[in-house]
Order: sequence, then C-alpha cells, then structure tokens
Amino acid sequence: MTRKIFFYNTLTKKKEEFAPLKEGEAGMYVCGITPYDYTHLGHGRCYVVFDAIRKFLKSAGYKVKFVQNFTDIDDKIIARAAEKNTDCLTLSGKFIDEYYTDIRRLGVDDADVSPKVSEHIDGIIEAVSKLMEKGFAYEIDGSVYYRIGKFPDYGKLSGRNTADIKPGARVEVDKEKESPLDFAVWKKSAEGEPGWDSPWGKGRPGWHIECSVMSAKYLGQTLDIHAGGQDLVFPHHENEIAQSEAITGKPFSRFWLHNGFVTINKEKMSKSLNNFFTLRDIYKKFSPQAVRFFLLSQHYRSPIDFSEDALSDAERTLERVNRAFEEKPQQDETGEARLSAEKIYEDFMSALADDFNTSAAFASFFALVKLFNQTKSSAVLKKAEDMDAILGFLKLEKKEKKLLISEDEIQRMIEKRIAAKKSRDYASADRIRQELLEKGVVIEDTPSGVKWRLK
RNA sequence: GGCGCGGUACCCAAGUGGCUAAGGGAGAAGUCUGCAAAACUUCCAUCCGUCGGUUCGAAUCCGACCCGUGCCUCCA
Repeated sequence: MTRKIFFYNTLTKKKEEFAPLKEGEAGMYVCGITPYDYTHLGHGRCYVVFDAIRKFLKSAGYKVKFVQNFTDIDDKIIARAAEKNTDCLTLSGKFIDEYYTDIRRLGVDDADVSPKVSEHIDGIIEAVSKLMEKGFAYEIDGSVYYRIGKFPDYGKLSGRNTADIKPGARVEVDKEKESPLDFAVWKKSAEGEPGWDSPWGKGRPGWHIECSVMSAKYLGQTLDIHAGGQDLVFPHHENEIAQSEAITGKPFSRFWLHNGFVTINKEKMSKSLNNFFTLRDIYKKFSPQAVRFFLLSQHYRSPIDFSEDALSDAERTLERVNRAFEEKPQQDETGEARLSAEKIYEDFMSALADDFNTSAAFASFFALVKLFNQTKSSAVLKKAEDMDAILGFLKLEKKEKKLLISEDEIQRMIEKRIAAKKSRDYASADRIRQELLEKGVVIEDTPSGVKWRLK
C-alpha cells in the first residue's frame, strides 16, 4: 500500500504528502465537544469529515488510532450546570450521551479512545508544573498562566505575529498578567465551583491544556494528524502548540487539518445570529443519510451552506442511488464490468488522496451507480460497497415515508388495475394509478410484474 | 487596523497553465411502455466577478477594482 496521499496542512499552508511517524500507522487526534448542549450541524460536519478521513486512511492501508476528547470541565459547563441546578459531571455526562445518540446516526464510528478532562487531572497538574519549571508559566494568586513571550514560535499555526493581535479589542484584559496574550493553563476555583487540589490551591484546568496532555498520553508527543474545526486554529490550537512544544521540545503535530464552517445564507452558524440547527432538529425533516451525504458532497475545507433546498436535493439524489442498489446483483461476469469498476474505484481513491476531494470522488461514485444500473454486476456492487466503507451513507437511515393507505388496499387496487388493463380498459387503469399516486404510491409496470413504492 | 477564504450554467459544486470546463439537482428530447414510472441514451457554460497584464496558450499566474464572507472573543 504505497498510495501517495496529500493533505493541506494548516501549519505550512501547503498541500503536503502525508507521511506518518511510523510506517503504515496513523495517529489522529480530533478536538471533541464541550458537552453542555445538544450537538449541532457544525459539529456534525467536523466529525463526519474526520470520520471519513479516518476510514479513507484505513482503506488506503493504514492502521489508524483515533482519539477524540470530551472537554467536560469548562466555564460554560459550570455556568450551565448552575443554571440547571445540577452538577457539572451530571450535565456533561448527559450531553456526552446525547452526542453519541446524534452522531452515530450519521455513521460516525466511535473513537478508539475518548478521554475526558475530568479523568486526567493528575496529568494536567504534572504538565502545568513542568511548564513552570521550564519558565513557560507563572502563578498569580492560585492561577497559572502561559508566558507567550517565552515561546518565539507563537503564532506559527494561525499565521499571525503577536504584534498584530489586538488584545483587549473585545475581551477584557486581565491587568495582572505579564502580557495580555498570556492564557490560563490552570484556573483558581471560585467559591462553589468544582476544583481539584493542586500545588497552587484548588482549581481546574485552563481550556487548552487538556488536549496537550491527553493527545500525548494516547498518541505520543508528536501526532501524525491533529484536526478540528477552523474556529479552533486560533487560539485553541495555537495555544496547544505553545504548551506541548514547550514541554516536549518536539513538534506537536506533523499535520494540522481543519474543516470549514457550516453557514446559513453564507453566514457562519452562530448562536448570536440565531441560525443554529441541532442534529436532532434536522432529523425531524431530513434523513441522517441525506445529512451525511450533504456534508461530504463539498470539499471539507470550504464553507458549506446549509439550506432546506440543499438537503432536499440530497434526498432526491439518494432516492435514485438507493433504488439502484436495491436491485439484485448478478453473478455472471464478463469481466468487463469488473474492470470498469476497478478503474472507477481507482479514480475515486485518487480524488480522495488529493486533499480528500470528496466532490471529485462523488463523480466516481455516480459513475459506479450508473455502471451498476447498466450491468447489475456483483463486482460493481462490491466496489460501491468499498466506496461506502469511506463515504458511509448507504446503510444509514433513509428518508422516512409514511404509508397513507394499507398494503391490503394497495394490493386490491393493483389487482383491479391489472384486471382493467387485461380488458383494455385503460381509462380505469389510469384512474386507479392516479388514485394511488395521490396517496403517495407509485406504480411501475415492469417486465417482472407490477411493483409499487412510496413516492 | 492585521491576517485569511471565496466569486464557475437555473441551483449546488469540482477543476487552478494546454485535448470537447467533472459530478449532482432541476429542465428538454429519444429508447422502452397501451400510457406512465424507473432505467438507459442524448442535450443543457465559445465560457469561468470586472478591467488590464504575463504567455505560443489562462477559469487557472500577476496587478487593480467590485462583491460576499471568516478569524483576530467562547465556538466544530
């Protein structure tokens, strides 16, 4: 398996050939959610995209270890728990469960390891101590801050230099810090807030430190791939780099992959614009199959505009795809179909190997759908399944169709229509067909008899 | 103010120096059918925001401009 794979690396701002540290093995760390609310479509995109990339690497012959964390200690969780009169771990536990419920329906496989911050406090305290020992962090009144000035590479991921950052433009500057850009790696707990004992008193981890600690624990000090949404580039990933590289003196991650936003009317989904959609709300109108298909239909780094029309298009397309693969494949091969299918599959993999170009790969997928319709070849079907091992939407929940009429009733009408056709009473036959259509039942006269399906 | 991304047919969207500008949806015609449906076949951008430039050759490179949008704040 020596297929060359290229990914656009945010760190170098170039497409680069993917080469993991260990031949044939890839370690992937994807920043997970902060579980204080329901999973939304933006999360859905991120986790579907990196799930598909994980599956692609496997199909390309890599052994993949996939780690995705839960940041279950956080200011937003504390605030929400207080609001709901519950404790943080109960709240975060609930939303972790809800996350799994919603995301699995999109065909996203569970991570190999799903570490939680609350279970890695010792490691975090150790890391903070190390940062202090090395002079990369300092304590003020029970909180510990990272000293940006000590890390000359700061800004290398997000492409900004510290002088360009306008601190205090919109966030309040803590005057006690040495530099406004310094960020907390350990936060003192206020009265009534959850906390853990530490050399600096009772406190909790700062936002970025958990990923530095947990990724190293499960994947080693240098990751092959670190991924997440584009909004994490700054400051989250920038700060992770500062922490990890200060501690280990080694490159934190070889590849940084970031997915683009989901937008609504071209604007980023955000709570302030009130244009947020949770996955479970979307499932009320659209199938998980269509959602996954939609999310993969465009290149992962571009913004993707969510709309009902776009999802309806996806449903319509899948209608055709699903219908094709409901047909029974035929074993007898001339070999010709198999060869064509292999060629198409090769194009498919090449497209994905070029910075995971799913749009181009979809063209191959549709070529295969057509080939299957033409040949019904089992070899073609096999290749479609191979593609779906990466794309992963064929077996997901399909669009729900409601039966407005009993099956018995449908059968009765079909028989009446057959009788009408036999006696060449086409007017009656067409009238029956029209009646069924109005009830959402489509009649097809095929060589193998009359078939019906829901519209 | 600093740093980015994007403008390709009715809609969505690949392509980023060179045969006829992928694919999907919608639309049109044909084959099949009593008629349909499905499927298949064919058609659907002399043209890629605008204006200049480089080049034998550009949607693809360079410059200017217009428009949209993101980050610099929590965010996938």
